[in-house]
Amino acid sequence: MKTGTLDIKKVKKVAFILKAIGNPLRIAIIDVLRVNEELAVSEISRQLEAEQSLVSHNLLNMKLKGILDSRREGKNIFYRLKLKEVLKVIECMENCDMEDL
Amino acid sequence: MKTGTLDIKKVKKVAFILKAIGNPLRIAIIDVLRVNEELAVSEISRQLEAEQSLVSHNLLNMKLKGILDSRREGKNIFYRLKLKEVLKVIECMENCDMEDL
DNA sequence: TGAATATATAAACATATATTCATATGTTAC
DNA sequence: GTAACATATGAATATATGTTTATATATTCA
Repeated sequence: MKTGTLDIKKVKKVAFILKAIGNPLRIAIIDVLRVNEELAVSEISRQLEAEQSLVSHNLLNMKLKGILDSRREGKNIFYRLKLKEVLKVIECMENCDMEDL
Repeated sequence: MKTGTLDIKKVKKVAFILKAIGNPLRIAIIDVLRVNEELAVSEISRQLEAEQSLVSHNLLNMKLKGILDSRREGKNIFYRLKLKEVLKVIECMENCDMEDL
């Protein structure tokens, strides 16, 4: 594959990130971390009413990709947004009118 | 699943669109359509050095989702960006420093 | 009509992703 | 030490996605 104005590395990087956050639960996680700065897994799980394990999988997934960061404090592990740009991305998309499929 | 500040519909919509464009070839397609306004399938295929069929699949995919639009002119079918917001999304992501995986 | 061109479609396949469940690990308090 | 809690991990599974190949459809032009 060739590319146009963006070089191939940038194309891949952009695709990588968008794919990484392109999932309802992960968008919701990012959204609660927009408001709360830092949250424990159990707290995210509780707020989103999603299984602990599922939340954990997705948190680790995004951490691995550099989107989130975490630190332990006692029994809890607190996650926070690392790649703040994803907030802008979500804001960009919030108000566009799509024919709902 | 519950959600935070965004309602569940918006969360799903945002995820839907980001997932839809989160692929290197599709980012590259959007990128050439940023510069060219309107392009035939064969021209996109040629510029990106990607198989006609693969390009066609991805164009139709994005058209179905409301991201692109197309019109026929003789033997050619010209595609164009419909959901311009995706350009902003890509721009948002262009310059963030990710630890490359 | 038939040849040439452009695009779409469908089948087949490999690979990736989302989700659940059960279990392991790490931490605190007793 | 053990109990209780928080989180991670791994297996298993269903489903979705990306890609190729071959073929069908539409259009133009001779």
